[in-house]
Amino acid sequence: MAERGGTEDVRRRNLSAVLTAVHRSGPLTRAALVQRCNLTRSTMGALVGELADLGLVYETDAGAARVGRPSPLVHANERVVALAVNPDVDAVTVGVVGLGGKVHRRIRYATSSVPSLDEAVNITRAVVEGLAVELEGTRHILGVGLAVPGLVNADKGVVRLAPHLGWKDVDVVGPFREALATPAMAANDATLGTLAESIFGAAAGYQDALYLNGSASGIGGGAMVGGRPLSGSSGYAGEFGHMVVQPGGEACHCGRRGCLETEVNLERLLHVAGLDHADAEQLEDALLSGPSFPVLREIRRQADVLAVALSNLVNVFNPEVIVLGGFLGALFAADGDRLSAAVATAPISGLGAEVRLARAALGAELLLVGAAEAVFAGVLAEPRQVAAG
Amino acid sequence: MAERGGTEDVRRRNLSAVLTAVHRSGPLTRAALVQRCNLTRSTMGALVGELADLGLVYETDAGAARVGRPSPLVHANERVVALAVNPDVDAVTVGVVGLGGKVHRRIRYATSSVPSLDEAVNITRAVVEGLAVELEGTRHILGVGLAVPGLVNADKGVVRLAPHLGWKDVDVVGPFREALATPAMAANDATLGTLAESIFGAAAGYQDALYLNGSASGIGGGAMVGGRPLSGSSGYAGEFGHMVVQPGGEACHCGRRGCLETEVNLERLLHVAGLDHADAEQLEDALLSGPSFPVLREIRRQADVLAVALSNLVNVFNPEVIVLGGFLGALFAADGDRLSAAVATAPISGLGAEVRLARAALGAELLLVGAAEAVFAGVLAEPRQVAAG
DNA sequence: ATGCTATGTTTACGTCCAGCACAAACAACG
DNA sequence: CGTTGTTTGTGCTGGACGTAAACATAGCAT
Repeated sequence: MAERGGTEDVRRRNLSAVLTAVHRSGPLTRAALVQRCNLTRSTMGALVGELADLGLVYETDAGAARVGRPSPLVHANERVVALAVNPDVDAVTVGVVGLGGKVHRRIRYATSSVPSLDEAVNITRAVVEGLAVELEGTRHILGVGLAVPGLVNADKGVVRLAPHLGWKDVDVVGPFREALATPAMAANDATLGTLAESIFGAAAGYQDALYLNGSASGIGGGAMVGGRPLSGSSGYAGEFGHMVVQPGGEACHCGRRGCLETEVNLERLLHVAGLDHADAEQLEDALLSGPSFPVLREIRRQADVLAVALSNLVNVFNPEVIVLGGFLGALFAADGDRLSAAVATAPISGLGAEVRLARAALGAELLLVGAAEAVFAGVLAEPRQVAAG
Repeated sequence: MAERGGTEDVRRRNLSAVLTAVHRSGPLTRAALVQRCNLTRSTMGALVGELADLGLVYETDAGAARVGRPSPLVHANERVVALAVNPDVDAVTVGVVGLGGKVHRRIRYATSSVPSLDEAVNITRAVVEGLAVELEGTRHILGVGLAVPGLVNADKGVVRLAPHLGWKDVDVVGPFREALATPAMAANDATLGTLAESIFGAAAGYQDALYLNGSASGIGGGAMVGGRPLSGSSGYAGEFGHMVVQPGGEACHCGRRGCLETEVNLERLLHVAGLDHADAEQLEDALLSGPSFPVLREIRRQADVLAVALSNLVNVFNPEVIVLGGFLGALFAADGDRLSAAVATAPISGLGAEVRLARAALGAELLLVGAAEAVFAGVLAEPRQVAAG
């Protein structure tokens, strides 16, 4: 409703469309961009020229030789970067991510205890200073994106509650912005994971996707509806872990009983497998290669409970694909058929039959890519303003 | 991504913004439109002029006399109408709805048995022919919108399954289009109810809203996310009635156990109240004016179960408001505090505290307004094309 | 070497909105 | 009752932008 009406807006939208296309789909010829964006060759020439002047894209000589005039490839400039930070209970991971989605550097800074906000800021500053030489070569640092395991009000840049970090009602964006002297933004880690998987991962190309991630600290997730991330009114949407699937079940730290994450969790899997530590590969080994009967039984139990939650979500969202990450991905690898079958048959009348289940594809880079994407959203929407600043 | 780039698109968008504003918010002065749409007075003059030429709006002399040059009011032309049809188990309701949301006529054609598709088409044709004289006065019939109680693929115009009507995998749009010689579209009744409440009803002005409706045939609903209706990949989203809230509970017709609508339903309420028929007023009387102890107990039980479902939905969507319609509205009236309290405290850390519960506001006109809105969506998006056709 | 084909570039043109100056209509004030 | 001030619609000019069409270019095919 409150769209700006001017002619200026047209140019902005077109620049945005072109930049977004090369960012998401990788290098494209001008001709390909003309098709995708539904513009003429002359307009595309002007747009690519302007983006190149802004330093956001560059052109290289054509790759595939073909009949007709060779068309140079338009690349998103990977030297335009975002910093990405993921504070967690035992480490702060910092990344440098280029436009186009490439993770240039990923540094996991292990901590001896759960990091406070100040510690996270200091660690990030130290790591970034250590990369100073490397960052010299980049054209532009657009900002820093924070992927926080907890409830985050993205608009205000405030962490409402991050139980495992012990952060509560704190402004996280401010300290990072001042420490790094660059724009900062924060969002829930699972929400950003959803974004990353839907752009570069297992949900790429789908308009309606769900993402559920299982970690030691619980189950989080997010949704893409009609190609847009579901944020909710304050950015808290996607707390799938606290869907009640077993009324009167075990008490959850949220105060209710029988939440999904009290029934389906990593700890129980590790317990029956006789493992102590949450190591992804070890767990996968234990679940996949000749699991013992108790392990099998627990896998089936958790798969059945998860299936109920997934069926509910299918009934609510009618998605094209559901992506499972973390230990939920391992669970899917271990008993995917059971999960698929339950999801496909349980909801009303074949509704679920069209839903594809998939395992997350981005692995360790997931949150860095997602956090960077939150930063890139600014340039992608308004290439002129942000590149100038 | 595939937005048309032309300058023509700017005009289309501005025309759309202006028409949408007067359609949703009622008569507005040009000055008000200038503010809302963020355009200049001269541009607004051209836009209103063009919309008036197209017959979509008209101007009347100013209402409130005020300092300054009097400003005429721009009205959406209520003589531009959509037909709305709601087939149900015991009646086919046909409506004539004008731009601006006014229901000109509403005719409930009772049937002795559950109507087949052919019967529904014939009844509609007969009713519309009976209104021929009246419709002469209208400027333009834009099309017919169908609100169907069941799973509808809105893109294809196909009813996948309407259990209570006994319709299954049938093209409903085709027959209506041919019978009435006008464009036709179909959607799920609850989805359209959501649309109606979010534009003209209790959820007006909210960007993120949920709607749950309880009828004799179950519980349906829909969501508005970021101001857009949540449709899902095939248009089946919003089947809240089949969220499992009581695993191992009573069997549901969908094949699972403990679905929301097996636990929270009209029949049980009528039973404890000693009523036979599903009359809205009688039910409300029974629930509100000195209910017996068994009735009170059932109200509290259903409210508690509903609260769990609502909490889950709050965790998933983080909405601003939840609108309850049908017997759920009566339930809310009877035990609103219990419901509000449960929703506000149950989900994690005050997340739910910001959610407002409200009762549906549109009553009997709900589905007609919603179905018409689905038709109006076309003109609102592209005023030029549709008005010309 | 010549033609073919797909692509980039230049130019004239039409569309559209912003900004400015002006006119119209009414209220407030003396 | 007339003057002044305020708000709002209208006409006009200029600038920004995309389109269409003709032209230029660069490699492949024969």
